[in-house]
Amino acid sequence: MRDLNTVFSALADPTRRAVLAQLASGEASVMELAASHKMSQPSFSRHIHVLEEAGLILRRVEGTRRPCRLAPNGLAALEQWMALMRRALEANYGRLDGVLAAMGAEAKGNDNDQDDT
Amino acid sequence: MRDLNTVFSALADPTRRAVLAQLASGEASVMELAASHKMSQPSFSRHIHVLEEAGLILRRVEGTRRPCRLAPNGLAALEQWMALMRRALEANYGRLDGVLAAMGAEAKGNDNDQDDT
DNA sequence: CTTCTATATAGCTTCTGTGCTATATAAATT
DNA sequence: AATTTATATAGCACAGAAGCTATATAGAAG
Repeated sequence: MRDLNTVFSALADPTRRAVLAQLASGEASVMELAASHKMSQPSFSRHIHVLEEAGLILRRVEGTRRPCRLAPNGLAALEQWMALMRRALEANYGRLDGVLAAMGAEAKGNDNDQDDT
Repeated sequence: MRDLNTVFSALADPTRRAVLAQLASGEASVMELAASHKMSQPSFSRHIHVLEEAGLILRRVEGTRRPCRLAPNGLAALEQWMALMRRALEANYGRLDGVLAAMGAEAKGNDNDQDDT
């Protein structure tokens, strides 16, 4: 759980998430992927490299092409982290119920309960 | 699903993920949270602000303190995105089986099958 | 009303990321 | 061998992140 930095920052870019989405429909070469993006080839190449470094995609060498596909376990660290957070959230909820019950009508100032989806 | 940028970049920082982990054990004020981090108060304050902006934490006003807690739906967008990716990955696997079968022994050059966990 | 405590804002510096153009490499094609 | 195609690397410019110190604000406490 040490490359969460890399994974999260890789995913923090819309171009890169778009590439992952494209790869969801299967393997594609860099040029094929780049076609949908209004960006220079070198810049795009960089994005691909970042995704690869983050372990989110895999590549083969096929002549002059480098077909990319989703890395099967690319999101493993992320999944693990999410699971932890989910559990924490649930625990918090459980506790919150208890706290609310215990507090009764004391209600000091804790009423800003936005839920911003 | 438009603030994924914000959420992912908020999570791309270890200090901020640590704060979320701290909040997993329940509400805490900024100073309480800051105690575990070797960083100036203003810098830390900034991190808290980023988490709030990303919708990952909620805060109350309690006198001079601003207790923070995990936002119940803070990870909703993330969960949704993950669900999509999971499905894509599964689909890819299914397809891969099919493709491999269909290709038979045609095997052009696609044999570097690293799985880098 | 002065002071202390908790937190925020301003302003600055430094580092990193992203994009671009120009160029390199390497396989495919002619 | 020369050219074209796919991709990578170098080097630069600019925008934004993250850290710091100094200062502001706003309740609490005296």
